[in-house]
Amino acid sequence: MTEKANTCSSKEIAAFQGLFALARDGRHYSSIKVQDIASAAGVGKGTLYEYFSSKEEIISRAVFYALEQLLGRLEQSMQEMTTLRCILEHFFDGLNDERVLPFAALSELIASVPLEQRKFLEEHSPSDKERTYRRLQQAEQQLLSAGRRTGEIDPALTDRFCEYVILSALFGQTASCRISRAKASDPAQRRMAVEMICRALRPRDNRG
Amino acid sequence: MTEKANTCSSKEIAAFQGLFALARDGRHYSSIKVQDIASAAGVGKGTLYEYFSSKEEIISRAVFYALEQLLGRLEQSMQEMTTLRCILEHFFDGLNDERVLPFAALSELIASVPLEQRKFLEEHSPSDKERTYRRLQQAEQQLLSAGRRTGEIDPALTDRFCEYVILSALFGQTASCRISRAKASDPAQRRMAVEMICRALRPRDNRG
Amino acid sequence: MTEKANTCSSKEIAAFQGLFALARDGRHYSSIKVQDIASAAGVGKGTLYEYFSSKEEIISRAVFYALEQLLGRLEQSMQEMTTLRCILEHFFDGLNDERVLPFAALSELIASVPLEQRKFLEEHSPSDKERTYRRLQQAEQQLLSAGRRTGEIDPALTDRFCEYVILSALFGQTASCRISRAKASDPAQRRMAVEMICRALRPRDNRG
Amino acid sequence: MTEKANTCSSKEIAAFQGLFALARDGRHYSSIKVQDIASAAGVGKGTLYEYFSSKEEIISRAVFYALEQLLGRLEQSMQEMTTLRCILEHFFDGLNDERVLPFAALSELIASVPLEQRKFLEEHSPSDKERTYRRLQQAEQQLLSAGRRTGEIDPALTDRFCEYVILSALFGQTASCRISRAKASDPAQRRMAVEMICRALRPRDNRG
DNA sequence: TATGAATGAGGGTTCATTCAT
DNA sequence: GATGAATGAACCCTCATTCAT
Repeated sequence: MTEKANTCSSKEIAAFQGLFALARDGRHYSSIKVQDIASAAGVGKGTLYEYFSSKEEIISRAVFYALEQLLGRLEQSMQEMTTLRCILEHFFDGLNDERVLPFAALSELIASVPLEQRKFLEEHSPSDKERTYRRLQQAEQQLLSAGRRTGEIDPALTDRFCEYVILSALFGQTASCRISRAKASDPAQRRMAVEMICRALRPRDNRG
Repeated sequence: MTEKANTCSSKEIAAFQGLFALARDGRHYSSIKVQDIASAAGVGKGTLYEYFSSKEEIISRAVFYALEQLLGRLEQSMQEMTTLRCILEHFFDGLNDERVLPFAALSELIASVPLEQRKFLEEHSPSDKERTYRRLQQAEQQLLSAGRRTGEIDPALTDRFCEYVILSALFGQTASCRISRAKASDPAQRRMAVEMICRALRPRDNRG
Repeated sequence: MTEKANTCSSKEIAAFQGLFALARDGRHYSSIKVQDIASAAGVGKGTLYEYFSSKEEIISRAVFYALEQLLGRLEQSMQEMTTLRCILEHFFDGLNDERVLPFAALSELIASVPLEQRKFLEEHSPSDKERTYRRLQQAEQQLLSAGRRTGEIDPALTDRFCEYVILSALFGQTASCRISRAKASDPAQRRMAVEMICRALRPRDNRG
Repeated sequence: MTEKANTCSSKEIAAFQGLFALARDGRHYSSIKVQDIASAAGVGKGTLYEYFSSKEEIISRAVFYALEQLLGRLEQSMQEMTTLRCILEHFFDGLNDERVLPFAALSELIASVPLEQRKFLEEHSPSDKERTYRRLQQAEQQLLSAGRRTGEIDPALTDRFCEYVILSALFGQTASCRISRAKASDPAQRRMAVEMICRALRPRDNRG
């Protein structure tokens, strides 16, 4: 399609995966050195600078890359499933495959990228950013439509509140893992996230 | 009073408040320098090292300090209120007073403290940590008891799930603000947090 | 007087002298590391950055500092002496004292500072630059006046040509040392410079 | 011809010319990257290493190449002209053709090559060096002979002083351009160089 | 006690050099 | 032979920490 601009060279993807692996191991942005990323990606430190202009850009691009991966996963879930709960379950189950969807890594990364940095992230490739955000909002709308169609979402709830619940579930998961020391890859964690979303959004007399 | 260990000198509190002010301004842990904390606290850089052994300790102690403040606030809310919703509303409303309860700052700080660092945080004053965690769990138990007593919490829900929901609400708030660019101090944000918790925990036929 | 702005802290002067020492040893700008300057100045590397914002600034400021020193020396020579030859001899003799007048170092430095860099040098503190340049031109005018008054300078010669001769003598000295491997501190070198200037500028029937 | 050792492959000459072009643009040695030379020469970066063992060698050989070119030019001038002034004028005029005789570039290069480097330059191909230096001295002797024969050079002057004057004129030109921001290719600059040499070397009663 | 000038270990980045294609 | 992607040593600069005042 026209999304070709989003394709990354194999070296870039190696860098992203290396970064995700580090993030998955609980390494924090501020403690990740360029040398670490290079080692994790299996390339020389200098090689990274052939593909990225700075450490900052590596992180920024990796965040967007992961987000795109996640969106792809979510869109696929929405094509195959019809109910909100099934979509979410399918989506979260897919997060198991760390190679494809390093969600914990993304969440960790986004949490760890300083605010000041995010400015750069936004300025860096505004068109990429815009495209991703649009895709994100479309997916959200589609998800809420599905939930409302099946009666899983209380019609009285605003889009904003629904969004708030979903984001809290996604990122709260990371927080929860931190406090209670559970592994983000623990299926129980993901089940709780789905459950929380469904319960919080369900109509008052929801029986399901 | 065996809690004496918890009292802090005015200089220490100045350091904490300075750090909270920085965190509230959106400054990220990794971009906060010791000089920044000293300036924000209105003391010399060297003075900080009279009270703390390292930057790491400043952050760690500040996190615990903020947590203790929050717990005090929550305990107070639970004494004055009876229903889960009222307790939460009272608690979250108190978060307005940034001087007393820099919640956004805490959330931001905890999110920004690297995992590796948290090890230090745990090893540093294990007794302090234990005491705070015990107090945290007591408060949680008390909160859930209140909710179950009033029928606001579905009896079928496990403690673990309830905790998950509350943590997601607390920390998801930060995430939500980041994504949707809302201000954490926005009352609407806090209302949504309370609403989400209540809806997610309510029994299936909950009418309130 | 009002020239107070030009005073430098002792650490700054130490840095300049360290740099001059390195330049005097024949070290070239591009091979001088910040660590070298720090070592030569007898301070820590980090200390330099308390007084200068970059290596670039160290060099720039050092060049101007040396230029000011030289100008002071020249102005003094012009007060004490009357004939062009005597002024030049007195001036060049003073260049012996490397601590006070590191001329070879200046010449070497100016030669070694890349053109691109000189842009910075000019943009950095334009007022300092302007003041120094004005002082330089005044000294030149005074020198030429002296030479013309005493008949040592051919009245037919333009200011521009006179300037060209003097600059060639000053900087050619460095070049000459490089090619013939003489030491810049060799008195014979300085005698030749004076001789060359006087001969090139003298009237056609000059007998002196 | 026993001078066969001096012939360079087309790729080598391309590298030299590329370097000269960069130097002519005012680029300084320390800011010229191997990639720049390769680009300016129109070859791949790796290709340079087929013909030179290091960046250092490229510079060294280029300096000698330019020197040889200049010497050829000077020898030709001495064959066609008889008076010192005519030789110099003819010689300097030829410097206009930047392709053949990039004098400004040479001067700039020699000035910019660090002393440490010059050691390498001397050790690198001692035989080449010796041959060039001998040729240089022969040319100098021939030039001085011409000047003395025509009475343009004061018989009292030593060879060393004459050499000093000529070198100062050559390299002072570069210095002069730097200070007064004139272009080295400006004919006025070259006229002043000839004038300075002739005036400085002329006998006391010289009328020409 | 309070300070900030001094420090140097460590990080991000550059670029000369290599080598598989 | 010609190339440029990959490399890592080495540099400039930052900033947590120390210590003389």
